[in-house]
Amino acid sequence: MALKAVKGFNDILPDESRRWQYIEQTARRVFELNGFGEIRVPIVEKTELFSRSIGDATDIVEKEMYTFTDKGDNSVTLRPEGTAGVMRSFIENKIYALDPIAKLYYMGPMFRYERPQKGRYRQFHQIGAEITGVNDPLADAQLLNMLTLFFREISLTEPTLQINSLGCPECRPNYRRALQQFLQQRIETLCDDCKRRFTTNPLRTLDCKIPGCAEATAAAPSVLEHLCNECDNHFNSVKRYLDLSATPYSINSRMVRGLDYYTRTTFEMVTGLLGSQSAVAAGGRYDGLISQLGGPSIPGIGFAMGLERVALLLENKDFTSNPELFIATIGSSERDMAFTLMDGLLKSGIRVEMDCESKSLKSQMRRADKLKCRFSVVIGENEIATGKAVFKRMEDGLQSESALTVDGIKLLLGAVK
RNA sequence: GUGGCCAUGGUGAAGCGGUUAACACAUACGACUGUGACUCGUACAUACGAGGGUUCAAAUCCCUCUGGCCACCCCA
Repeated sequence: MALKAVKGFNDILPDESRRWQYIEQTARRVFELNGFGEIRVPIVEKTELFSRSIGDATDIVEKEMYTFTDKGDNSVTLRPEGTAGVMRSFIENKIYALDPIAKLYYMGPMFRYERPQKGRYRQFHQIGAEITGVNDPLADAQLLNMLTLFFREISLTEPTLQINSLGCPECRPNYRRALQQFLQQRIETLCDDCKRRFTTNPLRTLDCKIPGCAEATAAAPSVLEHLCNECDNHFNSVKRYLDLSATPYSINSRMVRGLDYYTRTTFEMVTGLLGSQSAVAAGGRYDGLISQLGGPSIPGIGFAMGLERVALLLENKDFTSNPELFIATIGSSERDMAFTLMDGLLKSGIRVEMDCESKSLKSQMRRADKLKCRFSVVIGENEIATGKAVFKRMEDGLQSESALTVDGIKLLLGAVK
């Protein structure tokens, strides 16, 4: 039996790949416009980096990482997300020494051992961006504007922005306590998972989809009412900046995060078009992360988006491009001429195809049609003798004569456009 | 990790115990001698996800495995 790819690991074939390139190119353009520079970090990191940043008790670290011991007896892990590695590099290369304000973006594969589903694979790809060194809510708003601009630039209106604030280490415990008090009275109506979450991570009960839990937590206190003054001001400023730039958003006070490092502003770009994979991009502030990883006390904020999910939203868009000219030949000596001509045209940036196998004229024309070439030309004895040929516009059969030279053909292709 | 549905050629699929495994599209070549698209002809699964079993006989029934999709979970 023929070998197959590993479950959850996919091949990206040329048609799909064009879609990806479009997304990547647009991201690069929009991010560079906003002053971000690309950082390329390794795919493998020490396991400890992820357990320290993402959080020991999170699902990602507990059961989804591709962790193994290398031949030097080190525990290493295929990165399950991008921020940790970028921040490790930020600290290790002392990027902050030059300027604590760094604007970095990255793109590449991530790995999580999950049950594959549409829009969710074991090797998946993220494009992310981070801003370090700015506490001010202006940074939050700038990042959100950039994300919004990106989706506008790829002509998608579907994912919409939701924002929330999770508070800081000062005020979050208060909220946690208040929420637990609230849940205490209805703990019996909660599902088993939520009973467990009650102690481990009470905030998670808020987005449980079991009807009983949704009902029980419907009147739960909101994080936003428990923010300390600083966090409250911060969140209000973020909203004000978003209003100033007319960036559309809605507030979702029940939005929670799966990674432990988030503080204050959190956000998601959500869509209803991908079933249960509703988050297309997500992120937030992580003011404690850099120091937690042994770096200086520098704040940060960032997001990551799922390339597969964005690509899914772009599925009906066509990214194919067609050759300008197909050169068909009659005899073998004519192929020399055709080959030289093709070479010359390619060197001037014109997309040309010719037949490689000396097939019948009919097959060659069929191929020209199949490849959706804009023009075709037949080179035979007569053409060689006169140095001219008839070019046929495939769409309507219109014929025009031109010299069989690179310049002549360029002129023709330009003129008939 | 849990549950449900599914698995026939390049693609969409019919077949539900004995068939040359239908049909359509796609593909290749030709009819049309130096011109595609339309039309017509010919070719194209020893093969029904893999491995076992039941049977005189299996793509069709049973078991196991693998993969896909959907929901949960989790998350981008």
